[in-house]
Amino acid sequence: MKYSALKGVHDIFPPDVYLWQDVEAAAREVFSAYGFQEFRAPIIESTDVFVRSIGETTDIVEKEMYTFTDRAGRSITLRPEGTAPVVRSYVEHHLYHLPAPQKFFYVGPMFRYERPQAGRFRQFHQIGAEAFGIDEPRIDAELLAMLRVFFERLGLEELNFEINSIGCEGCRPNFRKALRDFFSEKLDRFCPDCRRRYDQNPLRILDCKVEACRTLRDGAPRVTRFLCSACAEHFGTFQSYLQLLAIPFTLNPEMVRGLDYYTRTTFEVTTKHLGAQNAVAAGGRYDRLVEDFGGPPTPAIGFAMGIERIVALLRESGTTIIPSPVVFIATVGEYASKEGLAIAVRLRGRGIWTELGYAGHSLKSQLRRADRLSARYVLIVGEDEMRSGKVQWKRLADGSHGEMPFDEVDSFFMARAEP
RNA sequence: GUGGGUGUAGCUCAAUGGUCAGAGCACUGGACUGUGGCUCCAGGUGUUGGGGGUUCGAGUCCCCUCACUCACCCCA
Repeated sequence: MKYSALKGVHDIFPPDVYLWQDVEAAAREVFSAYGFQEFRAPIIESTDVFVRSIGETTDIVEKEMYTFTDRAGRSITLRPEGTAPVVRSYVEHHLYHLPAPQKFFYVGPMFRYERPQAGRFRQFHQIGAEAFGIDEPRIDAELLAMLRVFFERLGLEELNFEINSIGCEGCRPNFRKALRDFFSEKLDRFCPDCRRRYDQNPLRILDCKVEACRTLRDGAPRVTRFLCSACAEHFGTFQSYLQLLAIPFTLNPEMVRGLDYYTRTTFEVTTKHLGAQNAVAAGGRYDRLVEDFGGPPTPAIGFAMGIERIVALLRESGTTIIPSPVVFIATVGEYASKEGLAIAVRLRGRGIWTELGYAGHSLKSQLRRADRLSARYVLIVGEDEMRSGKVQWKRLADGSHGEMPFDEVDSFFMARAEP
């Protein structure tokens, strides 16, 4: 084979593509009801947009970005995530002048140069949502409510909502210091990665999956105890809203996000059904980011979902979506097959999905194909019908059948196009 | 970047180092001259991922390589 898709990227075609469409349609429906409007940002940005927001020492920036130099010598990066471009655009177009809150959602591909595995690809697709201008924790709860409705609409169950607060610029240094103090004396027993994390970002040690590190961090300080009073109150109110809305959640004080711009509320939607990559959606507050991009102080919160992972869950739950034609026209003889083509083009012009049998194949094989396609009706146009001026129709589900004059075909199916 | 697993027909998979590499699904035709699903019969398709080696003989054993895949790492 001469050509194949690049490592970590995938072609998407039926029947999977129908699951994709369903996921995207569910997001548009549900998010619209919550007042989120679609936002289409470019797929390429200045490399700086990502380096400064995601964080210079994060894995994404250090070793996962698709970065290249364009013909004018600029450093360009294919977006590895969706929030930074939206924030860049929000600031660039002064959208903060519009009445708050501004709520946006986006759908599209992201790119990270990683070793592919289950649920992890080099080109993957996210649906994200961002809400600007609201500090109140009510919006945090609304986002989770929206996520819950979205997953219900798709029929997905057994999802866990995990929440945490990682505090603000004010209270996080205290926590970081407390962590270092706690880990310092037994640092040599941690894995090499954790020893590196100790210097760079000790919060990440909490997220290590190595068993030894898990036990070593028993009794480690909890971030929630180091929140300043404002952050603590914010987090408490957030939880009370979740209770009010009857959204079940679990507190996960060890949940640490991989992007540096997060503040206060963070959350993840996880599943047990996806192997190692168990997060289907994740997000949090980034109250400083708009300012970092040169805008006015603007609190904000958002999340992103992985479409591939959601589709994988749908597939695993046995969900299949296979659309089928309304009409299948089987013809016998050359004269009739021309008439069949004319009827098909007319019905299609009215928006009715119509398939044609292969001219020259036996009637039996044409009907068999109609059955395989799960066509709702078959029209039979043969030499007898051409003589009598009437076509036969048959409904495959129950075998009922009849005949009608040629000129009644359109109205017959217009009346029956909906299931 | 590091480890493990797997590569055989369009798809899912068989084949102790030994004849011409086989099944099921799918596709077409027929049994049933123009009426689907069920059943039966018939029809053809392979650089066994690629390259090298061992052997009288390799899909099978060894080496290299490529691809896919799972996990670590990281994350959606």
